[in-house]
Amino acid sequence: MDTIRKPPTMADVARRTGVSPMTVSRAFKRDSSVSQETREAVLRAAEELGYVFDSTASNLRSQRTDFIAVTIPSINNANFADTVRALSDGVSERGLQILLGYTNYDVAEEERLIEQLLRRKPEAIVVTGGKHTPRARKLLSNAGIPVIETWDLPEEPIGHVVGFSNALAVREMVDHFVSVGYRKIAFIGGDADRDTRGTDRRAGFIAALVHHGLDTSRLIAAGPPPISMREGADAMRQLLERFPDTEAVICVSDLSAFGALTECQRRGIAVPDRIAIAGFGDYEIGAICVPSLTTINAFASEIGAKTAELILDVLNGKLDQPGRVTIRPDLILRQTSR
Amino acid sequence: MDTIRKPPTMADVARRTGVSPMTVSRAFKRDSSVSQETREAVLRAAEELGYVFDSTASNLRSQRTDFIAVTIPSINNANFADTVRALSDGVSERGLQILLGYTNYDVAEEERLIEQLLRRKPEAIVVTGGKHTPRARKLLSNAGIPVIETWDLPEEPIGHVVGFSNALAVREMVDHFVSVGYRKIAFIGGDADRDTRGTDRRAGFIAALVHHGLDTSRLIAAGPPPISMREGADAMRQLLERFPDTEAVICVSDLSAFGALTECQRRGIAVPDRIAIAGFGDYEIGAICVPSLTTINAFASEIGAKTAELILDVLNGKLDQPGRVTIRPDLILRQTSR
DNA sequence: ACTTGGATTGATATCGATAACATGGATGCA
DNA sequence: TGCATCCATGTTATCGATATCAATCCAAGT
Repeated sequence: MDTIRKPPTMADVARRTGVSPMTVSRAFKRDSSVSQETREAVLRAAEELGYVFDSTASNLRSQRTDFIAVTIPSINNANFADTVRALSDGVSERGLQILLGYTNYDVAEEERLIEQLLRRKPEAIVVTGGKHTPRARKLLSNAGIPVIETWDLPEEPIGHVVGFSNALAVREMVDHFVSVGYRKIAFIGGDADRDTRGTDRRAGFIAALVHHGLDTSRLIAAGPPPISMREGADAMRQLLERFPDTEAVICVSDLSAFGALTECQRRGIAVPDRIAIAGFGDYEIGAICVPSLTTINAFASEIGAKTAELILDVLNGKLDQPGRVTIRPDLILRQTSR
Repeated sequence: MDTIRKPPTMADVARRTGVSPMTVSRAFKRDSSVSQETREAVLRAAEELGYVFDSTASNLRSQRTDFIAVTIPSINNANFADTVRALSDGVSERGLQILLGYTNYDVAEEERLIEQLLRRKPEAIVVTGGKHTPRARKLLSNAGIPVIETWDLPEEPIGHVVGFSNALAVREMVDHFVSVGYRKIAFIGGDADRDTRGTDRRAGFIAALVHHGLDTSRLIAAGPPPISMREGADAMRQLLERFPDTEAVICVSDLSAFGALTECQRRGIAVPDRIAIAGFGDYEIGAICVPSLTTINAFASEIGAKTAELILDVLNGKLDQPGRVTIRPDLILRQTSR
């Protein structure tokens, strides 16, 4: 009797309960009109049969998947993870599920990923950043679903935006550093053509220095992203060799800033007395390391939460204009700077 | 002329190309038999029409979704992120996509999540850990797809396993600590009933101490998971108050170990001279912090890679027995211990 | 010339839930 | 009592790609 029997369908559940398949379908929905006892009978029969709702059929017929597609540069980044978690929590109460993909900081890869994700017919798509290939832009524009660009303030948004100006945020940090007396200020970041947010931050750094009439040559490129702790340490080593009189350094993220800090510790260089360090992103490590890290809070979770709100509003028809949520990053001054 | 026209289907592409829908379908597959020129014509027409392949229909008819469902406790954990990334990379070459959900270290939440994921009809499901609710076990057993439990060695596996013994790994660390002369050894971890891997690690810790005839009372519970840096620092504070003569402490993860280390630094307690510290998981931070962290490498990426291999083998019919891949964690001895 | 076989393409039915419309019975109100 | 409503449920057709079977054509082998 080891016949491979096909898994039960709604029709099977309907037969067992003595109702129509349509009633079974309704019983599995939240707010549809089925009597309490019918619903319980249906669910009991389903449980007894081991029935598992088949959303592939539901998706096709109802033209809804309850997916929210999301692209992030890296799955290993705590900032983006925070955003995704808040986004996921925000939309899950409406039964929406995150379909996540990572681009590895590569716009060509992003294009492929976006195409893949759109085939799954998500209800909306959230992308990290505002720089895309022309084809990716076209795919997003024509997708017929809400598009939300995050972690950036694109000049020509495709649809909605929940983000902040990376350049401006760093600029404010430079302004602060200058105001407390630092003059020889360096920047540690990745290659120009990969990490677009990192590039924006560097642009803000340079613009600020120019504005203050300071030397803009202290730029250390730490290679292709992700720029993490190891790269930060390596970059600090380079910085100390090439510009030993540097007074302060701003890093593209807290991770690289922490790496830079450890390099100073290994070399017995006093932070912040000999050199000040600032990071970006307010990662957990920055608050707890010794000395604690001056940084910029970009409100990663809030980006996710606001994006979720925006998506729900759009899907509820409460918003027909492109939404624009601007986050205002905060300077967090701690022990690695005066 | 602002009529809302429905998005084009394969039938539209077929009409435009002058072939049958079936041929269009074939043109969109990798290895199906279509002539080169037909395929190009089809793809050109599709591009001109802005056609986007609709996988909801494909999923239903072909009974394949190309999803691999994955549950992890937290999306913000670098270890699990490493596993997921390696898994994703491993299966993506076969066109398989990860459908990710997180359980927040809660088996009831895991049950809900597993049910949600199974409705999407994945080709296989990967779960983190070997402890589940009875209903979750039943759902997984009856799903009719490969089930892979990871990051653990369950006594009664549901299907396949790619993992290691958390207890044994910590036991080896204790053995090492005893061999170099530590006697008063403490453990910092989470609450017993949430983080099952953390609980296993603590069990291994206690078993090892018992084996060596040492005091097992130095246990600090840092609250519900995730146990991160802040919790590690708080726990170290408690430990120093309650057991000031402790010689060494093993933490449930590198993050809590780093937090504990920073607490020592803030208090001017010498590590490792006054107290030794060990972590778990070989996170990036452990290799780069000063002093660097003694830890256990659980090979998170390898778990993902092996899981991917196993899934591909099963889906290719190359494996009909339940697979059992045992990872052997490595002790990594660094500066926070002698 | 005839068979065989591979390559390419087409016709038809189908995957399983549900949108849209229809129906019967109960309830409310004048 | 009569008519409008609402609630619970049923009927039918359908979402869009593709599994399956069938047909055509051309080259190769005998």
